[in-house]
Amino acid sequence: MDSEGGASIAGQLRRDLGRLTPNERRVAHRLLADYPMAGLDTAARFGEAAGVSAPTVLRMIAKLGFASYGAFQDRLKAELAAQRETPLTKGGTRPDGDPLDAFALAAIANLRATAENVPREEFDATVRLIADRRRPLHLLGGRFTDAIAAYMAAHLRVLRPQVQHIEGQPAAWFDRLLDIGKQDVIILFDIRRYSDDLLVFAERAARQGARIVLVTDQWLSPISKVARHVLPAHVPAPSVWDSSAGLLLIVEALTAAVVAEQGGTARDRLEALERLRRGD
Amino acid sequence: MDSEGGASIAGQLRRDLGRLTPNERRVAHRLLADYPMAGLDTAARFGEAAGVSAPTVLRMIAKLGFASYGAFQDRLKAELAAQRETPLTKGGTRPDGDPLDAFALAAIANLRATAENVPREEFDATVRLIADRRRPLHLLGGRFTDAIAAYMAAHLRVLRPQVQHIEGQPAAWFDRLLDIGKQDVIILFDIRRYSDDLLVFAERAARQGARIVLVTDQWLSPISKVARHVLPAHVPAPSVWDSSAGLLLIVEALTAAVVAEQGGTARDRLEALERLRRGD
DNA sequence: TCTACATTGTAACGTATATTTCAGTTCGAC
DNA sequence: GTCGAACTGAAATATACGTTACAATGTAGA
Repeated sequence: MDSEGGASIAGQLRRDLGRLTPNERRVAHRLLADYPMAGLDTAARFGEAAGVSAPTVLRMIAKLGFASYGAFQDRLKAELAAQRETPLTKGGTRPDGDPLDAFALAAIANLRATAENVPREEFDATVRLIADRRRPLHLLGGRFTDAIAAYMAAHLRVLRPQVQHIEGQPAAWFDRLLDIGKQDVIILFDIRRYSDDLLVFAERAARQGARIVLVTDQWLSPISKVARHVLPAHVPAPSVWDSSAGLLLIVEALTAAVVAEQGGTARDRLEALERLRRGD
Repeated sequence: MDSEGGASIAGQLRRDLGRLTPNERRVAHRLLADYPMAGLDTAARFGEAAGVSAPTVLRMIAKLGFASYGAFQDRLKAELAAQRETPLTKGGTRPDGDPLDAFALAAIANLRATAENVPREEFDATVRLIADRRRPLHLLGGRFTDAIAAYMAAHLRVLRPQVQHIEGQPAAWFDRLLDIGKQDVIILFDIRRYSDDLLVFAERAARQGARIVLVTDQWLSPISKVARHVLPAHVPAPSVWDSSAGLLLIVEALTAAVVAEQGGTARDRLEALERLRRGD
């Protein structure tokens, strides 16, 4: 990682230790001993922990080349964030085995992370919204995720009336806004390389009072700012594209939960549909 | 870790999400999406990132039971420090009964079984077929799986020309047969409650010499009898419907493998597309 | 011992930040 | 529709913090 003084603050610290005054060195040692947490405290408390005054801490930071204590802390946080990034299976160093296995492992990790991070309140609230048959339902997705929206729509149409998958050109979407009001529920799918068109649509729909449910990735589409409910999935995959497995998990779990919520009604509907299909 | 909302702030957040007002919930989502780094910023910047004002952040923090924003940040730092000491290895799951967890576990089992059971020769042969740009490609699925076909088509269209997703009424499918010959590749998706229409279409296409790739379930659609390559996925799920996660895994792994197979060509195409989209 | 310089903490300062107040707005219930 | 309650952000306020100036102390070399 920082075997030689360089990239990280810790490395630079070890390298520049000689240029520091005795008390500044105590600060450096304190930071290295409790890295990087000690540096996230206030300058005064950091100093106290090292047994020196705040100005000594500031002088040490300045010698490292930081313009301010804040800049120093920002850098520490950035290092922390980079380290936390994908603790498992990160950075193209795969002893490249089978692509299917590699993808399966990534997808499994995504499903785990998704199941863990979806807030149950949001999930349950969404189920109730979908199960409420009086509310018209509209589904829509981005360039790739629109297929997931179609998948969900196909299933929900079996469970309840008034399920619309909004298709076609973005310009045509807005025709739908005419009839969208407070009662309507819009389920949107939007992951990385977030769609501007979707955002505009969501904003207008929100202004008209529609309830917006957003299924997005772990970094949250900007649509989250106007969404009533947000369901985040994890999507990283060993590919040029993200994986939609987490989105699919949310969709399938939602539909299963809606069936459970509706109980006998849904099953009656399913059976009726079966009879219709068979033609008797 | 936080199998049940409690110990960590993240868990408490997910549990108390219901008590929060809409904008407070945005704050919570932002924190969960970028946990815990988002909370280490100043309240104002944290709020800005979530699209709300600083007071809303403070109110949310107060509802969590913290006396001040500083106390909240101290707690986050403490969690970070604790996590750093014990790298990973956590296995806590939610008390079962949670539909998302149940579905995730089933889907994970399906992915494992799928990765294990897909014959590598079939997978590799399919990759080569798709990567061959001279061969026109047609994709088609059943009532629910057609969305998976659309998903795959959307990705493949980026990688190569001549990718057709066959849509619309089954009667209209057969128009396509006019121009289908030995060069054409047809990728079909068909799982339980196998589609008669799809079978008929596959048989006619096979008679005209088209190469048929079938993505199906572990029990194999009857189309397997006329298919050149068969890729079986495991689909059982705790729901009235099967899960398509295994199909999605195959699709995503295939597209990733095609990109790898095509090498620089595919990446050039991707970059060219990016430029076109940006308009420069 | 004296002087020049480096080192360090105290205290004062100004700014950035958390916190509170309050008025405008939205939303749901009747 | 009308009313009341809940929600939210702008602005005002208080506080904590980083930062700076300066005096006290220590240190090295004549």
